[in-house]
Amino acid sequence: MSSSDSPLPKFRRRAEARPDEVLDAALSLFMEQGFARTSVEQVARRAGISKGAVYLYFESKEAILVGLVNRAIAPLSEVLFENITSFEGDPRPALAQILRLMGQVMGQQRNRAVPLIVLHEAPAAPNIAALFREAVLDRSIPAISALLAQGVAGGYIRSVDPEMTARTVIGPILAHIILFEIFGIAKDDGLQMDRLIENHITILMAGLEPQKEH
Amino acid sequence: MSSSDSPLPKFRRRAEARPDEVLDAALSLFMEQGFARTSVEQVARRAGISKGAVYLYFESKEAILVGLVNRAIAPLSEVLFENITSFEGDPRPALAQILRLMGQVMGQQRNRAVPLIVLHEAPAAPNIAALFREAVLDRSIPAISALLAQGVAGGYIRSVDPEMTARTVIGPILAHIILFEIFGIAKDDGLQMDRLIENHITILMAGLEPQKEH
DNA sequence: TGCTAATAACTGACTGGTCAGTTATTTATT
DNA sequence: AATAAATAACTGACCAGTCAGTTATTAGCA
Repeated sequence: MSSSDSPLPKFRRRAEARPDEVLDAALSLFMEQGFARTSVEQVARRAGISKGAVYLYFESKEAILVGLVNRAIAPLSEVLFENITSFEGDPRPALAQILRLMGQVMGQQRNRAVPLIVLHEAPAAPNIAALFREAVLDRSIPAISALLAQGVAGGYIRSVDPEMTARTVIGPILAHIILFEIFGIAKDDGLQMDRLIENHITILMAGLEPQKEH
Repeated sequence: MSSSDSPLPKFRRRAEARPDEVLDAALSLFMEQGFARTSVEQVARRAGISKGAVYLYFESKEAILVGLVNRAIAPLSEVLFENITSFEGDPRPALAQILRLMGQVMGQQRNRAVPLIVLHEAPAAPNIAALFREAVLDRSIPAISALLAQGVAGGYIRSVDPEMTARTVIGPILAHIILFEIFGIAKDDGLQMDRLIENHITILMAGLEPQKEH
């Protein structure tokens, strides 16, 4: 370890990349150990700075988590939800498309990480839970409910309860991820998200088939 | 506050009910604040004893949680699972029955409490997660899969993937509870477990209908 | 081009508080 | 008196957040 010829600058002035570097370090540590068991000191070390510097960019430890949630939510543009709510016609192809998209997105571990951390931290940090709920759940679930309600009204699908059916649509994905990530079920076989999605779509399409007139 | 004439004995010797009293106190506190945010001192106070006394009955704080899980699991006798795996015929009525039973059980807040605490504590305490997985998940989910596989083999239901379909069967219940308990969705309307279960059964029964020969 | 403020980036020791688990002591029971 | 049960004070470790001081970088000036 020669210390004399270190070519790396000790500081990097105008470090606008720092907050993102802190978030990267925090995400990897939170994924490994969870939020509560990770200290700010650890985050700082992994980001290559001191603990004090973290507090130059984030007000508190919780603010780091808020930053992570916001960064993860950003790409989920309004476009997706807006398009769904204005949909007309048989909702089943749209549902299948949404499910395949969800499968693709949640098939990536990095996309599962933040929701899982939020899930764990929600009871201890209600404002984090509220943030996630308002930004993700309160937009996506009503959109699916509306899509289903429109399908029922138009007679395209069986006369189901739209709100509860939204749970039947998304529930299996949530369950699959939790069983895999939290309880380690089928860890050897991998997540097999595609296998789940296609099977689920098969059952759902048939289950929503409009009833014969009796 | 006269302290001289207290007729209550300060100690209650030979308290064989103590472990259960500690578990009761711990459960109510864990439900209110979560495991991590509850101190052993608080558990002791609510149980009406001192902190030191808790350690006469439980080796560690985690041992209290293990005790809670075991106490919650005990009533889930083998009978349920054994009966399912040996079932022959159309699995759909059996599935509906299982779902209605799950709905009844998980409709009670006290039955949701321990699983939710485990869900929250699983990442920090892998042995708790493993205990719950082995005692509950590894017995119930394969039982449902076997029931479905038997139904497929006998031509009673559509030719689905039994393991993945098990997620479609139980996923919505899990999702509903999590959305309600952790993210507080539909808190005003109550849990409405029956409404979910009946709607889910409708879709599931139709979705598993055997395909027409083509 | 050098030299000298000025300032932005950063450090690490420190504080105050919490809490799991231990132990010396006290109290009740037989 | 002997013993079991329970207490309360204590220990050691951890950690979020603070702050006085240090170092790198830039700007102004000669």
